[in-house]
This record gives sequence, structure tokens and C-alpha cells, in this order.
Amino acid sequence: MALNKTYDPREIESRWYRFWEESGYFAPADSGGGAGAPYCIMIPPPNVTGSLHMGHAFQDLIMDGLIRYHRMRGRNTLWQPGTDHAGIATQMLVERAINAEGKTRHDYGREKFTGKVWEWKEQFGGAIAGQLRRLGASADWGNERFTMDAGLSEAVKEVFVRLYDEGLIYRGKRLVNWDPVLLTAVSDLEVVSEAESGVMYYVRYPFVGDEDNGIIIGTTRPETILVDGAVAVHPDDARYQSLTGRRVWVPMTEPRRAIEIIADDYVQADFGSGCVKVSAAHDFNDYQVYLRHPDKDIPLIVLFTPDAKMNDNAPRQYRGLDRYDARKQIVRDLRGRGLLIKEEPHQYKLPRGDRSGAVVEPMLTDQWYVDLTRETLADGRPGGKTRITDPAIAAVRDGCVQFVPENWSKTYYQWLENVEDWCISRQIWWGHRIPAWYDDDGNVHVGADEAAVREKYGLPASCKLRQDEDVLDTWFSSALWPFSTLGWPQQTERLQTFYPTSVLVTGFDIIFFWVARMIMMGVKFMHQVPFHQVYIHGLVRDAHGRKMSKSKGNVLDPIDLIDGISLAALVEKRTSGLMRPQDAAAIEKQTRRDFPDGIPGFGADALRFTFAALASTGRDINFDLGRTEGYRNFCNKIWNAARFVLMNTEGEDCGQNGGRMELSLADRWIISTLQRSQAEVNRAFGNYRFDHAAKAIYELVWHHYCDWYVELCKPALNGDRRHQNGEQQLRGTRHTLVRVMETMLRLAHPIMPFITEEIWQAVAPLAGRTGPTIMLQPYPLEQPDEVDEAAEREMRRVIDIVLAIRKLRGENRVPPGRRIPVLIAGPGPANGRASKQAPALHAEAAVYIETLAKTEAIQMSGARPSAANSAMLVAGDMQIILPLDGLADAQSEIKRAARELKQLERLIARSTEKLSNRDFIEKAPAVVVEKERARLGDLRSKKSQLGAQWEGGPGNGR
RNA sequence: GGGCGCUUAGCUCAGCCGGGAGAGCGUCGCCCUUACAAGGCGAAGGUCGCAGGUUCGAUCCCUGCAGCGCCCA
Repeated sequence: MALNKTYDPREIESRWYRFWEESGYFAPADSGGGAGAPYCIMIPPPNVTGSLHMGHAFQDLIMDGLIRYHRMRGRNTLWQPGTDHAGIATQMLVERAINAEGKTRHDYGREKFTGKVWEWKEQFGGAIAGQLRRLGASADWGNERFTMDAGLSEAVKEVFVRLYDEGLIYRGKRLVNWDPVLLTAVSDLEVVSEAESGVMYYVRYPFVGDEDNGIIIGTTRPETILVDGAVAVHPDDARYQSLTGRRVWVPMTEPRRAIEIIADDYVQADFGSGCVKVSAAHDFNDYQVYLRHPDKDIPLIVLFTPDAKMNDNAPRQYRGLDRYDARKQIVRDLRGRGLLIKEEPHQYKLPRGDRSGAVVEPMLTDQWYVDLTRETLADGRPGGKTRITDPAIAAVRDGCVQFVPENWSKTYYQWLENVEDWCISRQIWWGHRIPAWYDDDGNVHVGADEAAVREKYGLPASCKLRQDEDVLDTWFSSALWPFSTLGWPQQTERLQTFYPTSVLVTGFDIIFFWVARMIMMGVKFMHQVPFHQVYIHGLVRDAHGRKMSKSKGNVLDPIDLIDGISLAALVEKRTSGLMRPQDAAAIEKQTRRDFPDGIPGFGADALRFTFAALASTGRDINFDLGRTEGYRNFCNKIWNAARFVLMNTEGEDCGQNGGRMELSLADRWIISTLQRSQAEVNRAFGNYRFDHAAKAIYELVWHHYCDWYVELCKPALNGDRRHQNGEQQLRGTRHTLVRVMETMLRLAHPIMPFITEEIWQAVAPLAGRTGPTIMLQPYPLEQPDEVDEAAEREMRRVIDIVLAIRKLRGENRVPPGRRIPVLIAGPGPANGRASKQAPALHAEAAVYIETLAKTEAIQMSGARPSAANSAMLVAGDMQIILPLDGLADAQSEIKRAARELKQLERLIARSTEKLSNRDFIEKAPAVVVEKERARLGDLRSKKSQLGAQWEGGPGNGR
């Protein structure tokens, strides 16, 4: 089977992926019988609405690399795929489509609307799975799961009911983040605060009984003055100490209300006027003040409707106004009454819903919570802190879960140690409906379904029940993902086999949302952590470190990097559907500058290799397309090396059927080098250092195998007389050539699965390996007995000498094609010092040098010859002398030699100084001192050899 | 305000346990040498952010500062 002349990733990739999937190679051995130890990764389920972005691609390629690696290591491997129903995001998306028809979701009603969402999911929800396949993801597609499917829904209900029955889920009226556009509560984590500029208003509240005087407060939200319950100052603030306990009138209220000036530590004396208003129903800090002063009778008045308009608690003239219109109106009115003392520009953090972008409003509403903060419940049972939070902290503290890199555990602790109760109810339709039913008296009954509830609470059929309208936070079901996907609450074999999973691969941005909650739920319900390690990777940014975003117009689509995209299509993609269409021109200009020819298709393997090479220490990665191009070239290099191997081994005796073999120096060297690389790559996979793995593979293939080994094989393979050492050696070389290639393919397979499979199919039989696919072959491990230090040493000499000769050739402008004579002298006594008698240059080595440095037959000499007009270099214990007669202008050689001499003198001076330092001799480890001495010796002998040459060489007589 | 991280060649980044500064891309020079021009060979290019400290010795450890970034309040 021959390879095409050119490497065409597109054709290869689709062919092999289909073969793998249809052959069932991605599925684990469920029964576990006879298979290796289980290895399992749960995919962080992408939103069902999502399409693949660079972050997914990066994350998924790391997972696929790990999965393929461990599968080849013989583990019983499961990569569990699936998607998340993404409540708010998905509902918004489908709702937008409905809005476009001029309707709202209320026109359909709950049943029909969720039906529409399911339809949408069936039609479009599979997109991301298709894209993952393009990347080569070897997930168990036959068992794909969805957070809303029947099994996972059962798990959700089970968990809810059990937590409720243990008193760890409760319903309560609390201040929550309310999204006035989506009309639902959202959790703290779904709120993002960014600095925006606003105005600080200073308002005078007149004293009761002394209305010409008053206290001045600073506020950024003057509209909430209307529901103020107190004014607060810092207890140590000398300016106000005498005022605490006095009462002031709340401006603009009708009828007038008076409130008390109280003292509370939370007030910052040096901020604003040092005096703040307290509107406890609409500010989280104020609410805490309210809770801290139960004796003060601070009123808790709600001011807004769910869509953030002024309600009936506001004076008549403000009712029905939007909160911002109301603010303008009130500021005008305050100014009119002379109560607005001052306005100044002010930077403050404005909290917005991460989905809607609307400014969220703290609102007092009834919601469901998971208790994470109580030591004990009112009835004496252990509370959520004891049962859920503390065990999750302990799991990491005790090392049952390890973060990689380790310091992310700090982030984890910091959050969990300050965690609030988890608001799990959402006022939307798409999601797991809360399994709670109310009777006509408002009593709540919790159970898996209505029938279960009736039975559990002994409710007769005559008792009417109405299910809670809310659905659960999407992350509630995600938190169960590591065991719900495996069949829990059923005790399935899959669950037994694969829980706890091996490692979680995810971004730092969802440590709180997801990682912590999975650990909580895993420990609570499975009594075991959900995964042993958490590999946290960085964010994928653009080449210059900017976050990729639609509005910046710097987004890259991983599929475009695989397939390529024209400039026109890329511009179209980046400029359509912008939030701010006025950005289009700038984005187009920037795109045309960055990608004047569009993006060529690099193939999935090159993309995968790029991500591996950039995945260093969990820090963010700046995605540079130049790297991908370089790794596409690397694919091409492997491709062509394989073609070379096949040309020289197909139909030949490569020893796969036995027969005596003799290995050349080069053969022994490359085999030994291969062992080093194998050790390095395996170590790197163990440490999650994919960059090290990629680098080791790159260097082995390109710099060791292609640059040196293949070149060294050529003469023998081409029938060069000097290399004709009989059939045994030829067989040995062919065998090594093909065997090392075959091993390199297996070594690289987890990172670049497609090209390695394509080539392996052709190469493996020649290496005596059989099997339907490379992906189920054993992963190469280091064989210590194949390390050959003697061969490594000898080849090191060859390489040093060749490099030295090439350097001389290059600097003296000797044409690459021209064979030149070379003298190699030494080893001889090095200037006054007894030098180790190095073994004479191996005959094989001499031939290698002649081949790779394009020289005539090397003349060896024990003594240093005095060749006039020649260039000389020292490599190890050898002097390389190139007669330059008729080759080049000696002038350049004089300059070069002078430069080198100067450099040597600098190094010698530094080394001498170090060695004459008594402290160094006495305190540094003996090995280091010895090494330094040897180094100085080398430098000195090099210098003396060069110096001698200088006298008798090119400088002589000029 | 609290916490975390980063600063090494023009660009993107490695650098292990403290002991002679590395890679890829880019640049320059020479080559279409029968696997590969998506290639080969060679070269130039760095005060390791700044200032102290520890040490015989610091890119590496410690302290402070500056700049950049992220998370939490």
C-alpha cells in the first residue's frame, strides 16, 4: 500500500473516523471482564445550543489525547459524551425564534413551548457532536447523554427529594439576584459586575424636629430613597457619633416617613459623605444591615415590579415608571426641593445577568435553596455545612481530589469557605421542574411525582395538588453528571466500573459553577469523590493575548482551521450578526490585514498538535496560527519520511520473517534515542505536560530520525559500496528504519490520530505488526536494555564533527554540492595536559561524516598536520582541518578564527575566575567543581589548538 | 480592599532539583542534493521587567517596586 505523493488531511480524516466509529473502537468494555483497569473522563457537557469554539476544541483535544493514550496503555477506557440542556440560554434562543414570528412563549403555553424546545433540540442539538467528530474525538457516542433525558431526570428528582427529606433543601423568602428581563432569579455566579461610570448623588435628609438641618448621605441609586429604612454611619466616626438614634425624614415620601440614624461597621467613613441610606429590600449590604439590627424595626419595603418598574409602594407620581426614568424624575424633584446637595461622577460596579445583559435587581422573593451553611438544622439534624460543604472541602484537603496545577485548590477553598446557600429555582420553563406539589392550603409536598407524593404524605385523591411552577438551576443537573450519566440511581455495571472517574478536564471559570458542586454531590450521594484529579487548562486567546469574542471580531472557528476558509467567507462570518453593526468595518479591515489569503486548511492533526504544544502549565494560551502552520509542515514531514521508508522497505526483506540481522552504529543510535523519547513522552502524559510530549515527539521525528538517521541510511540503502556490509546489515537497517517509524507512529497517535493511522496501516506489516487499527495497539514504553550509551557517545562525536565541518563550509561559502577534502587529527596530547586517550574514530563513523558533511575520504592523522591556508575547528577531542586552497578567500576564515578565539578567551577567563575562588572549591558540590575543571581543560586545549593553527594557518605570511 | 498569576530573542512560548540561556515562527545568506521547497544547510538576534537580599554561585529561592491580566468583595 503506497501513500499518495502529497499529504491531504481532508481525505484521510473522514475515512478513518468513520472506520473507527463503525468498528466500535470508542466503546469501553462494559463488563470489565478481561479488560484493563478502568479509565474514564466525563466530557464537560457543552450547551446543547452551542457550537464548537476554540475553548472546546482545546479542552476536547486534551481529553482525547488522554483517552487515546490510556486506551493504548491497555486501560478499559470510557470517554462519556453528552450535552447540557442549558435552561436559560436555550429558552432564550427558542423564544427569540418565536418572537420573530410575532408571538411570545405565553401564546404557546408551557406544554407547547417546551415541546418546541425539544423539537429544536432534536433538529439542531447534535451539531456539536458532529464537530467533535471532526476533531477526532474518540468518545463513546453510542451512549451519549443529555441532562434532560429520562435517566438523568430520574437522578435529579432522586437527589432533590433526598436532600429535601434530609432538610438540606428548603424554600425561603430571601434577597436574590433578579433578572428583570428574563424574569427569573439567577445565582451569584450568573451575575457579572463590571466597572461603569455613574453619578454619586448627595442628598440631605432633614432632621425630625429641625428640618432646616439634616444629614447628608451619598447614593448612586436615588430612586430607592423612597423605601429607605434607616440611615447608617460608622460607629467610630466622630462626625456622626452624636447623631445616632436621631430620626430623619425620608425625602419625597407621601405620607412622610421618619427613619432612625443607626451605627454599623459596614459603613466606610472615608467613602462619600461617610453616611449611607439603607434600603434593605434592594441591596445585599443593606439587607445584612437589616439582619444585624433586629431591634431597630427597619422596614423592608419592596419598590419594584418583576420587570423593574416602580410599584404601588412608590408615591403616585412615580408608579409604573421604569427604574431609570424614576431615577431621573426623583433627581429632578430633589433638586427642586433643594435637597440635592451635590452630584459627582463616580465609577462603580454594575451587576448584570450573564445571559441577558440586564442590570439585575436584588429582590425579595420565594426561592428554593440548597443549604450549604448550617452546622445543624433547627430540628437538630446536621445541616448543609456539615453534610455537604465540609466534606467537599475535606475531599481536596485530604488529597482525594487533586488539582493540576495544584494552586487552583486555593481558589476552590476560598469559594467554598465563604459559600452562600445555593439558590436552585429559576422562573423559566425549560428545565427540570421542581418536584414539589402544593395543596389548597399552601402546604408543600415533595416527591418524585404526584402519585409518589400522594402515597408518601397520605393525600387522598380529593386533595387537589398543584406542581411548583419553577425549574431547577441547570447546574443542579450538571452537578450529578459524573454518576447520573452512568445510570445512577440504578446500580448499573457501568456505574460500578467507572465511578469514580479518573480525571476532569476543564477551565478555571467553572470551578465554582461545576467542579465544586460535582464534588459536593459526588461525596454526598456516592460517598466517593467524582474524580481523582482536576486538570485545569487556560483560556484560548488570540495571537496577541486578547480574549476571543464576536464583538472584537477575532474569533477563530476550529473547523475553519481544519478545512480552511476563504477571506470573503471569513469576513462574512465575523461581521454578520454583530451586536453593534457599526463595528463591522473595523473588523473587516483587521481580518483582511491578519488573513490576506483567508486560512488554508491545516487538518485536524495539525490543530491537535498545536493545542498540545501550547498546553503548558495551565496558563492562558495565545493561539498563533503560525504554530499550526508549522505543525502542518510537521505532518508533511512525517508523511514524506514514511514515503521514504516505504520506498526502501516494501517488497524487501526487513527481517519481519526472521533472518540474521546486524545493526549499524546509526541503527543502534536511533533505537537508543527512541527509548529516551519514549520515556519522556510517557512522563509528560503522566504529568499532563502535553507541551513536553509534543516537543519530544517533534524532536524525535524531525531532528533525530529525519535529519540524521534517514540521511545515514541512504548510502547503504542506495547500494553505496562503502556501506555494502552484506545482507545481514542491510536487513538490520531496513528493519530499524521501519520499526522505529512504526513506533514513532504509535507514540504520536494520541496527539495526531489520523495521519498516524493512515501511515501505520502501510508500515505496520513491514515491522511485523498486525492489527486492524493503530488505536488499539500497545503504547510504546521505554526499554532500558535498548539504551546504548556507547552508540550515543560515538554518534555524538559524529554529529559534532559534521556540524563543525558544515559550519566551516557555510562560513567559507563552499557550495553545498561540492565534496571537499578533510583532515581529522587527534587525539593527541593537548597542550601540556595529559588528555584522555579517546578511541580512534570508528570506521563507520568516518563514512557517516563523509556522507553528511559531503567530504572526500577523510584522512586521519595521529599528529597535528600543519596544513597551510586551511580552516580548523575543534570538536570534542578532534581537530577538523579543511584545506581551503582554491575554495575560498582565506580572509573570511581569518576573521572567523579571530572571533572564535576571542570568545574562547572570554569563557576561559570566567571559568578561571570561578575555579580560583576558594569558596567555590570548598562549598560547591565536588561534581560541579570537577565539571568546571573539565570544562576549563577543554576550553584551554581548544584554544591552544586554534592558536597553533592560527600561527601555521591562514594568518601565516599575510 | 483580599487572593492568584504573568513579565526570557522581533512574535508565540519552554526552561525539571540553583551550577555552561533554548524551541517554533519570523529575519539574513547559500542550495530545486532522486522522502519532503509544506524542504535542506548555515548565520544573526537576549542586561532573563527593575532594585535589594540569601548563596561559593540566582532566569530559578526571598523581599520590595513597576507594568499587565484574572478571580472574589
